[in-house]
Amino acid sequence: MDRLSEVFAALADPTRRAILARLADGEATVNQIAEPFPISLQAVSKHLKVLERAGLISRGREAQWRPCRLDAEPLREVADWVAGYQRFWEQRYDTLGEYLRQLQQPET
Amino acid sequence: MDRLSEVFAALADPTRRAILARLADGEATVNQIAEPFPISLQAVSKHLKVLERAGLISRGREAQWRPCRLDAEPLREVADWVAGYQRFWEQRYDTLGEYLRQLQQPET
DNA sequence: TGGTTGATTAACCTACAGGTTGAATATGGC
DNA sequence: GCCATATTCAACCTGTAGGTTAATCAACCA
Repeated sequence: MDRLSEVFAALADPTRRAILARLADGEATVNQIAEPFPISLQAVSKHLKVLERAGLISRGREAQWRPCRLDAEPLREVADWVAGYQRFWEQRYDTLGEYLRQLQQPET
Repeated sequence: MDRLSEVFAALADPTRRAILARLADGEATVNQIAEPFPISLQAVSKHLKVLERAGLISRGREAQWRPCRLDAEPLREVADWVAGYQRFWEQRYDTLGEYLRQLQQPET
């Protein structure tokens, strides 16, 4: 799977996005990360592996703890990708098509 | 599935992102969209359904054609979401943590 | 050395994603 | 009315995602 697809797939899960939000406040161990979620520690561990493979987090090794930290570089790639479509949601440009469409709409 | 997850999942496929790129150049019919891909027309039809459910495209009805057009609003939501992490890949801010980390590193 | 805590691995289950082929559903042309 | 074209629907297959429980690995503590 290509890199961007892997990143998007990693982000396509609310639990994983919540983990990233948690890590935005600073490093955390697996137990700390898992605490607010109603799923097993093992399931969280799997989510972390997905995030790690996507390059979104990296993990240290401190005694028996594995502190996780956010790695935002892939998010920059997402931002770059989506920026290529920015003109489609910013209405400031006027195309002929837009003009004609407005003509067709009687003042609603 | 929540909206943002659905959008990310839709984007987590290179074929679907290529379809969006195609539609950025203007409307297209299903056959026109499917033409460059080595998969069946039905598979493309499924991809279009995924994109439509995510709100990324909308479809008209013109005789027996179903012209697809890009609908970028969900991409704006993606941009908004990822913007919340912008500070993590832009090095311009200096947090205390950054400062301490720099102190710990002898000039490498 | 043996128990406790933190985290991963393994085996398993269910659901769904993405592809296929074949049939069905519009719509326009003759 | 009939045929061709455009598209979707239905049934099926295979792989993988996300969850579970049980077992294992690693590091500290007493």
